[in-house]
Amino acid sequence: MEDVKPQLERALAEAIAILGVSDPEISIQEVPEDKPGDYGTPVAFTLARSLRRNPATIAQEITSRIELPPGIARVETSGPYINFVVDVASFVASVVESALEPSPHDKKVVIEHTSVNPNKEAHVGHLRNIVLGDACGRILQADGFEVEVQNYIDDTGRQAAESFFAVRYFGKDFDGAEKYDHWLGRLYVELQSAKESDAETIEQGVREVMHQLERGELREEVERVVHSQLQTSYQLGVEYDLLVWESDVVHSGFLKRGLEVLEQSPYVSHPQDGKYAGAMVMDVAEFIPGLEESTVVLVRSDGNAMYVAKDIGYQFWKAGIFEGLLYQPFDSQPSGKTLYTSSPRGETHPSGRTFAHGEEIVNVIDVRQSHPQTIVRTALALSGTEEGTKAYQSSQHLAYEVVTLEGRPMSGRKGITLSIDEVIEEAARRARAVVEEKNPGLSNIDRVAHQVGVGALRFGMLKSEARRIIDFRWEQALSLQGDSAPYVQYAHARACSILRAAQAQGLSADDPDWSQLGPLEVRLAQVITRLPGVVRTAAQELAPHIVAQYCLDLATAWNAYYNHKDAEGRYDTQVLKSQSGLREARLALVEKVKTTLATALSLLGIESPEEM
RNA sequence: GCGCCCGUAGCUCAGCCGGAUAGAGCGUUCGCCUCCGGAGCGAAAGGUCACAGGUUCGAAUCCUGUCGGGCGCACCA
Repeated sequence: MEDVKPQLERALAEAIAILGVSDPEISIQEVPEDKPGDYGTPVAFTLARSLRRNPATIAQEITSRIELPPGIARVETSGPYINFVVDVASFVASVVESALEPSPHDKKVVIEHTSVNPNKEAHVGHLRNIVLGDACGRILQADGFEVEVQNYIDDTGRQAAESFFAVRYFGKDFDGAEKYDHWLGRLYVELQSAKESDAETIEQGVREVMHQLERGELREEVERVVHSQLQTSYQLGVEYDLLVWESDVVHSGFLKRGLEVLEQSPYVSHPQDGKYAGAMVMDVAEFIPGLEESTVVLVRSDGNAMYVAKDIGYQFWKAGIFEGLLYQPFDSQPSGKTLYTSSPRGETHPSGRTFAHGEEIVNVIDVRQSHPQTIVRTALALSGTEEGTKAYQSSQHLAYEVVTLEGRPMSGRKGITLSIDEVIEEAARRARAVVEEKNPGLSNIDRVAHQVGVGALRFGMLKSEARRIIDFRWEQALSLQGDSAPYVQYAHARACSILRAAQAQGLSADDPDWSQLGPLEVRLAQVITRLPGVVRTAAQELAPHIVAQYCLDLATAWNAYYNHKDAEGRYDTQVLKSQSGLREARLALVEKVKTTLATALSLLGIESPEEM
């Protein structure tokens, strides 16, 4: 049996057609707790206008004419609302037997996230980026897209140069006492204060290092930081398909070719005199109205390209308009999946793989970069070329708000940060303390503590909308109860526990008698069956928080079911104590709850331990 | 100044392509383990959905304006 909602829509549409209205907008919603029925619609309201009749009468009429689809027991009106009552047995059975099958789009999405400057350890601001990007990738995949995750390495930037210069300046050698990225980050911060007394020497030195970086001479050092930073991602359960190095992007000629495309645009020019003499500029006034200064510099008068210009080349490549990068394996990730990297010494199709060529492009970048992001996209559009239009249409910026620390903005420069590594460690430590208390005998306690701690962290970053500022506070971020991952994980573990007990007693979900189920099971099944719609919406809107909220809904519904009592105050949903037939049906439902919780959590990159 | 985002319970947030008495968590108060996991459940208290207009049978949701708050407006990224 297919989903009830589309079936109800169709049946309603047919009944409404008899009344002389074609193609009405019909919304089917779950009926509130204390109202009759399971699914309902306010469609009679909408019809009242065009039919110029009382909505309640219309509802009556539709109700009397409608042909009920299979699985619907009856229909009734509640004033102007039309409510349907599902047939308990067939409804729950169909929900239990349904599978979350993505409708394949046959479409590739290239999603870029993480992109931490390779000069320091990642902090909790980056945590949001990493987790958000990772969750979007998982959700898009679940919705049927082919997903390629890219991590951009800005190896020619000033920040990297400063860190590597700091090593020389202070005459340090890495002794392995701490993580390499942390060590480098500390020197970076120290260099900032050293600038106060020795600005000129430092500036000159940093420039030298920048040139070295551009020539690719410090590749090994940069790779060392990247490897170090990747350990953090792996701890979070995050992996990538490809690292793209800025130096490779430049050396592959993408910058030059991007500029060539833009040259064709009437909005791009080379002023001979005035403020922008000698530069290559673009006028975006027509596309971004209201700007005080609508001239954007693409190439400086000294001949150096702006970031915007480089990014344009990069975006073209992502869309598959340019080719020319070479690739090679970079790391074997925890799952066993090979991580590739762009490289001057690679091949075009390592192991037969093709990178980029995204039909959709998602850039996970914080909201403060919205303006430059808009300019990049606008440039693509006003190039007036087919390629530019394609790249413009296929790319979108997932702008998320920043993470503050106890109400204050983070600053890498000033060293006001909190590293992800530190937070993960503390999260696991706290989780471990609780597990030890609640479940002393647990064998793989460290692993479970990590799953719970990291789960709590990730969930905290994902449960509210991306455009919301998150103020990081330990108590909230690592909360193990309430609106949290551990709450959901606990609900999952509880279901597992029942299934384990059933197995120990030699019980299985075979031969269920669905007809013995009642409204309590229907309510739970209704929540279970929402998942496919949740995934679709979350994918369309790039909004993992929708999935997070769903996890909470399902865990809450399951916990409420589990704890339900009858009028005399006795538990009336105990699976294993139910009579035969009912017991098997409930076992099957619990099994479905378990897998649905685990699936939903996995879309957020959160693991579901069987015991905790 | 211009642009974008936000304003829902004491605090942190869902709900926002219009629909049934506005929902959670934290905190406060009261109940629930002779019962498959109490990291749980039930209940109470707590709301001019910033404000003012408008559209509509119906507005937290859409439109306009106002007031608060955040961010952005470089030959940086």
